[in-house]
Amino acid sequence: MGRMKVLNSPTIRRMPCYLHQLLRLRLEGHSHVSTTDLARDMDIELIVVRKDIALTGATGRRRIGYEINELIDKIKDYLGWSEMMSATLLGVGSLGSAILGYDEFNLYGLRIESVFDSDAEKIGKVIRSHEVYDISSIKQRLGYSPPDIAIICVPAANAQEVAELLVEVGIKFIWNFSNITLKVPAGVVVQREVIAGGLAMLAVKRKHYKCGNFKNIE
Amino acid sequence: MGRMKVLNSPTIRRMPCYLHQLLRLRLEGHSHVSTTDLARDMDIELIVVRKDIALTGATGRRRIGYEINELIDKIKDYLGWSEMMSATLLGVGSLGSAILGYDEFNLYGLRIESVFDSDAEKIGKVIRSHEVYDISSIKQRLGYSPPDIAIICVPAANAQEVAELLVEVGIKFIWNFSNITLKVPAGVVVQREVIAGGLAMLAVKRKHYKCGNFKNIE
DNA sequence: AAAATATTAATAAAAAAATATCTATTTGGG
DNA sequence: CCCAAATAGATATTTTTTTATTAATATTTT
Repeated sequence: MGRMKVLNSPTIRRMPCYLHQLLRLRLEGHSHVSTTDLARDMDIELIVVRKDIALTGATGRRRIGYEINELIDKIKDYLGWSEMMSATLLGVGSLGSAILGYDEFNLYGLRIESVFDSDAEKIGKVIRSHEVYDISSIKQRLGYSPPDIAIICVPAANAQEVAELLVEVGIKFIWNFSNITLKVPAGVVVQREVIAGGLAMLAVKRKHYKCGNFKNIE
Repeated sequence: MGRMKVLNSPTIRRMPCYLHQLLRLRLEGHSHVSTTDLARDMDIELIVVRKDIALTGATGRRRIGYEINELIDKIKDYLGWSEMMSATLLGVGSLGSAILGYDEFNLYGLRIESVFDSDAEKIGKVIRSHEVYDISSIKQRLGYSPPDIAIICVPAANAQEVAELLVEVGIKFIWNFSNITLKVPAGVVVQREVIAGGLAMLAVKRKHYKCGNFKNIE
């Protein structure tokens, strides 16, 4: 058995894709799915799918595949999405409100419970059924029992000060969409989302394509 | 010399971060930077920074570091961002308009030249200084000379049909923000952006944190 | 001018992830 | 009931990515 492997980044990042596909299959009335089908439908190598699913601890039946409901539960367990995570959102610009409007987060165990901004134009308004609070009231509003995670969607120029407020409030997990490296004390975990990363991948693939080097594409 | 390593995904995804930091340093008036400083400021392991930068072909001076301008150019070359990429955006919902409003893409060599949607409410309107065209006019508008890449921000239910339109128009590179696996012919490259992937990472780290297993966090 | 130091750069090792191979077993069809 | 096909599951190999070590060298300090 050996030491169980627990944190495999590429696998973890693929998990939401499996989850999404499984939810869709369930909605379509399927009860079971084989890794063969998943691999084909999702355009992921069969062996990768097998390995990923094995990590969740789900067991399948030969010639039948995996029970979709069980697999969904196993993946959610693996990701820690079985129980709800509470969240606060900082900054309701265009990206912030896009995230606020992303219904699927509910399926992923994320519940955005409060929304803050510093723009007087926005404070007090209701955006996507969330009242926007003044960022300066954050300590008073969240200090007594901070949410599980915070989502930073403020402009780069304000992100560090917002992060410091969050630390003061007692938040330990920050999902950072701003384009800077946040300085936080030890014990606070920041997950930085670099949207441009995907563009970089696409651009490099395109560059190689243009150079006639197909070998390394995809 | 051996075969030059060309496509290293994690490195490519880190490149925009370096670029961002370098642009900031330049704006602050710096002319040189050492990997030591970059590593500290960006919270990336020193050796990772060194390896990444070595891949771009930039050369630095001992005790001085790298010339920022040269390093920026080298990174842009490496990513194929030296010359502009033209793009079309499909779907101006909240995510689509967030992307449309993301000024920094200009720095990354991306120019969104046209915007399409199928919602009659949006067609003809001007969103972030882009007129929204009817998706059904895409072939007529782009067919004669398709842009370099397409950015799909339509709901999952419409993503596949939009992708098929894009293929017809002759687009070869698709940046897919919809949450499904697109089926495209060989020769068309799809880069799928899974926003929930970052949430998955954060959730898993949190799960381990709660279990007192700090070893695998960051 | 010599010594100390910060830094690049090259090489080597380890760890992580992807890929390949093989085996065993269940199921459906004959 | 037996056979063949499909597929889970285990093991092994290769590739990729990260981390460590060492050497060289330009700059600063003494």
